[in-house]
Amino acid sequence: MTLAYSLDSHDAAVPSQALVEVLDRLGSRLNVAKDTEIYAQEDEVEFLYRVADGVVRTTRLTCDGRRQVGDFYYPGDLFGLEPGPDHQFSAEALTDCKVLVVRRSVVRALAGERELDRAVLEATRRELQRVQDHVLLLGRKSAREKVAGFLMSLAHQQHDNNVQLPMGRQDMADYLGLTIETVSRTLTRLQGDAIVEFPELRRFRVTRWEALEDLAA
Amino acid sequence: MTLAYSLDSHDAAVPSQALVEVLDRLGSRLNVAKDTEIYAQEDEVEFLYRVADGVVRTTRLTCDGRRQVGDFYYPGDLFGLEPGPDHQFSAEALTDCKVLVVRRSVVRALAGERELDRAVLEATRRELQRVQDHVLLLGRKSAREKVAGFLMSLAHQQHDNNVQLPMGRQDMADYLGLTIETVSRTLTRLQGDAIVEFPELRRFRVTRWEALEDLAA
DNA sequence: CGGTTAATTGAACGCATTCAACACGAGTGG
DNA sequence: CCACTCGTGTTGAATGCGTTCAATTAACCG
Repeated sequence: MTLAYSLDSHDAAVPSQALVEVLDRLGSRLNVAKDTEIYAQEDEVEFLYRVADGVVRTTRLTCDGRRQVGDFYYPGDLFGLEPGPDHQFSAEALTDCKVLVVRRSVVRALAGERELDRAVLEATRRELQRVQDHVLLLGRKSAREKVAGFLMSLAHQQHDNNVQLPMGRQDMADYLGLTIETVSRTLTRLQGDAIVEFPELRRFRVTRWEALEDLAA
Repeated sequence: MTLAYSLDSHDAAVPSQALVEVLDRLGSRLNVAKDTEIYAQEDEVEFLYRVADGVVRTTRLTCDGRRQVGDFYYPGDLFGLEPGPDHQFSAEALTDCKVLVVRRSVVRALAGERELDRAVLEATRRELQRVQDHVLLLGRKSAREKVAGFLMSLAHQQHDNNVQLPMGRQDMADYLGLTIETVSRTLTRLQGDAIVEFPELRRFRVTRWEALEDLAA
């Protein structure tokens, strides 16, 4: 198959091979400590990143200090793929991280290789899809549905039914467009309804999948 | 400048030349009557579209009937650029429309032309940007701010200060994640505060830009 | 341990929703 | 020209969901 645009292929959240290779071969390995900024909002867009280990979150701050979390990125995910000349989001390490970084100019220098073109577009399109889902979540869902949907998506990507939450409640809240209190209350209520259980603060198990799916809708 | 990826160029909402050309030369001209569906949610992604005249909206329906408007597309805008194999949104003509359509396979056949590769990526990235802004709007803004922001963006793209609203209140509501009543009330309040005025139902003038900007924040 | 941060819980408030009534305009037919 | 209707927008009153502010508890780490 020799598609120039991957208008037909749609796999999981793993970037396609060509870009991964470039990052692996030409990228720098970066160790980033928890809560350290990787790039800042308003920074010039200069690099491409891939999570090798740990979790990264992107956030956006309004002038009056309200925070919106853009997304969370897990090992294998590309990030920093922003449209503009300047970053709209900042990226921070949620946990201690290993990150692969490559200058965009390097990617550009290799451009024209069909596979690589495809890979950048592919990654961008995947990003678009994630953001579109986020829009639906924010626009038309109740707190209960938002939280349920969030837990669902986590449970899906970790195939184990002993899911760990890498992020704190505040990050969940800022991702879901809620307050930390509402998230907390909603979680306890979901436990009360025996839909999930939290043996630890940052680890949960789904006890009634159907009920959770219904809510996540 | 021989960029393969337009990592550096960032203009307005107009698609870059190569794609426009393909659509103009190889696309079919479609006349679509108001409120007619152009493609449906769940349809296979098969075409690329460009608005020649009129306004198009994309919407998404949850299983239980809640509606989220994805975006509005104006003359010159590309749409139908969705990541998945199936459409997540449906597209409908908001007004009577003229739309240019081209099969993606045609675009694919022409792929490899550097300019065209660039154009598809460019368009996708622009789309991403729009959606990201939408996320911030939905996640962290009050009704007043949402409506103000929406009016602002309309006023910006029509350089006249006699802006026309192509969409009804319900569409605004579903775009902003509000109810029609809240939109209506908010509009009257904005008028009461002498920030905008509505000589007609679907036409407004900004009377106090600073105040509107403050709100849109 | 104490000290600190993160998470939970409670009570009161407020913004947006809900449900219902009303206004307005456009189109139709008497 | 008016009466009628239908769609769309506005307005009102009551409700409720999520927020806010404050206090408490739980987890973490020296």
